[in-house]
Amino acid sequence: MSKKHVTSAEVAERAGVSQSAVSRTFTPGASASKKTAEKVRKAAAELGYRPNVLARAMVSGKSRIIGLVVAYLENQFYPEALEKLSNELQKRGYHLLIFLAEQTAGHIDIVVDEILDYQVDGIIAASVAMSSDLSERCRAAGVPMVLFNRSQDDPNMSAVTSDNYAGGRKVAEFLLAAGHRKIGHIAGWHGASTQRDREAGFISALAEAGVALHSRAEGDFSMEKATEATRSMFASDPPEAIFVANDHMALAVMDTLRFELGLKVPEDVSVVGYDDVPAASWPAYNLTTVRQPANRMVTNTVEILLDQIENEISETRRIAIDGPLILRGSAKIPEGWTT
Amino acid sequence: MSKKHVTSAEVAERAGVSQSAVSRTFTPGASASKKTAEKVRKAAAELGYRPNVLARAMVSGKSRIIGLVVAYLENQFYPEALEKLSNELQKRGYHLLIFLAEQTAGHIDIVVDEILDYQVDGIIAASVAMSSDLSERCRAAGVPMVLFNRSQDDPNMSAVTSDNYAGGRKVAEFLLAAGHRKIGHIAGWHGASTQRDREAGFISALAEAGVALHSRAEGDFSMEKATEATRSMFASDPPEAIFVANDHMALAVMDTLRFELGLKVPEDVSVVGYDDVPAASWPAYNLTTVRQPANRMVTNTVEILLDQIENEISETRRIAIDGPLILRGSAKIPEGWTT
DNA sequence: CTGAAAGCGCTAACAG
DNA sequence: CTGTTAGCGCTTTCAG
Repeated sequence: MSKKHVTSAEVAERAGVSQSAVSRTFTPGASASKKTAEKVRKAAAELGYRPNVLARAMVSGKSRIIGLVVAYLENQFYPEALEKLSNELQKRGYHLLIFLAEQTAGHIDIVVDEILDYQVDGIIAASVAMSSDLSERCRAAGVPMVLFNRSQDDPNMSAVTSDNYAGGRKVAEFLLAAGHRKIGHIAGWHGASTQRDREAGFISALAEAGVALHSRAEGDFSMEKATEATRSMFASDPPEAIFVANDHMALAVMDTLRFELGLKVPEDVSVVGYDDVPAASWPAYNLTTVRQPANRMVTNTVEILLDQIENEISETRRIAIDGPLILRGSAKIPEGWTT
Repeated sequence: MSKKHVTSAEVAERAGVSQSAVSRTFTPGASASKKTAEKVRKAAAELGYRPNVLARAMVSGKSRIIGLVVAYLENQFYPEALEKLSNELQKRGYHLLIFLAEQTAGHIDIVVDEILDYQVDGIIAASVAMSSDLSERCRAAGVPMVLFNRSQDDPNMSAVTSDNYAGGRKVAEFLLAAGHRKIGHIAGWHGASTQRDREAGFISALAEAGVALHSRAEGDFSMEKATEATRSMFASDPPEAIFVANDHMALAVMDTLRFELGLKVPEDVSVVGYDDVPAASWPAYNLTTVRQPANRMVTNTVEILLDQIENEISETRRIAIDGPLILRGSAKIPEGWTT
């Protein structure tokens, strides 16, 4: 039924050369005379031959597969990043094997084991908390890993994020300049480095102006929780402005403010988010936010990972890319504010 | 540096058994005595051994990798489907290798070749047009393929979609019952079967009521194009109601209507979409739409594919799952309308 | 430059 | 049930 895959041996026979000659013409760095290569390519084309990546992986130790661990795709930032990552990798001859990880501690371990089973050349962990233990296991297996949009205390783990601390500061400075003093924060999951850094930057800039956080609630990076957080924050003594730890939650916050609490944004409350997901620019929200430069984050991630894979550079690198505050209509704009 | 992967031979030695004994204890259907298995598992655990999936794939011919071809992830329906697909497959011991395909004819061919190189056990093609030629190539390679959310004229290609024709009819009946007679349609990409079926069902139900389409414009499944389509449709003699071929475009249509044209939805225009993506239920849109039952579509897709892979069932199946019209606030609700 | 030969790590007959 | 023996399809020494 299924015509078996054409092998290099069959091509060799048809081309009248050895099987190794076939291998060589399809191996980038190998030496084959123009004439031989010609014959081989011709025979290969006629037979529809293509090298078996898995067999190649077995002997070379390089599978050209990158494992991607990701927790959820609901937040629009991740599909976008996934798409860019995949494209960038595809261009370089690699492909992504997807692993969805539940945020429960034990599950991640299982997932990482499964990944390793596939002899991936590298791992990208997006939005997941990696224990040092786990990263140690990957290192032992000789599989480089880079964290995407999350960093870790572990100093020998490469990570690419936006400059969350600086971003948090920008939001505070912007809100302060607009004259707000009663400022609230709706936080994401406290275990995430992104959350901690954004909030730390935010608080520090507030503090420098002698302003303390007026109110705080946790939204856990989920829309439902963010909705509840908004309700409780506005139950009494509401703030004039809120910094929501990511856009995904900020959309829910705006909806709750407008359609449940009957408040006007930004007249009654200024709202600022973080990420600049596609929906942030949709007119219905028109959300002021800090952009995470997905393109540059992806480029850097791929570069670091492939450097480790192809050039065996083991130096760990941690990159935090600065992103601009995008002015839109969900927050009062300070007079004379530039950029 | 990188501690080489532990092999079954090493485990065998430590357990004092043959290498095949090790293989057998890790192969589901194989015969190994309780005692042997015990010893092997112990040794394996101590060494941290795990079977090499790629080596297994080479000899068994089963890689436990499913290739997923997808065009874009911007439309929220796809990340959602991807997440569910991956989860379902992961449960069954398979994993998704992602391939992003540009919609240009030539690129799909390249992508399919790349997929085949990885000796995938099966292919899921989501939202991409597959030529009969291409599907023939996969069949020749013995790799089953199922189309997700797109069907094809080719009768021996399995496909899972929602019942787009019935869905289109539902929208028409609903709009008609609300008393609308000047009804417009903003279409998606004309090459997509989903578009053709939705529109055909819509038109046919309209026709049965003696109503002709009042206006039509193409949005190509993109927000930008949908925005332009809305502008041109409302430039003169605007419709009272619009059926937009998918939610992704419908969001842009609503934004254009409200924020650019200053119209009220649904007071001035009723808008109905298709898919029921997450954003459709966000209060800012509250979009009336036909739900594509992603869960059931995924379940069916996986079942069909794994049946072909594991049970060598070659019968092609085409499934169209009925989805309900979800009543929300973007369209006038007919008096006494039920479900 | 080229062919022969040796495996990569594993499963699948095949005898015992 | 278990060990031995062949390979899966390919890259990579190693001689020539």
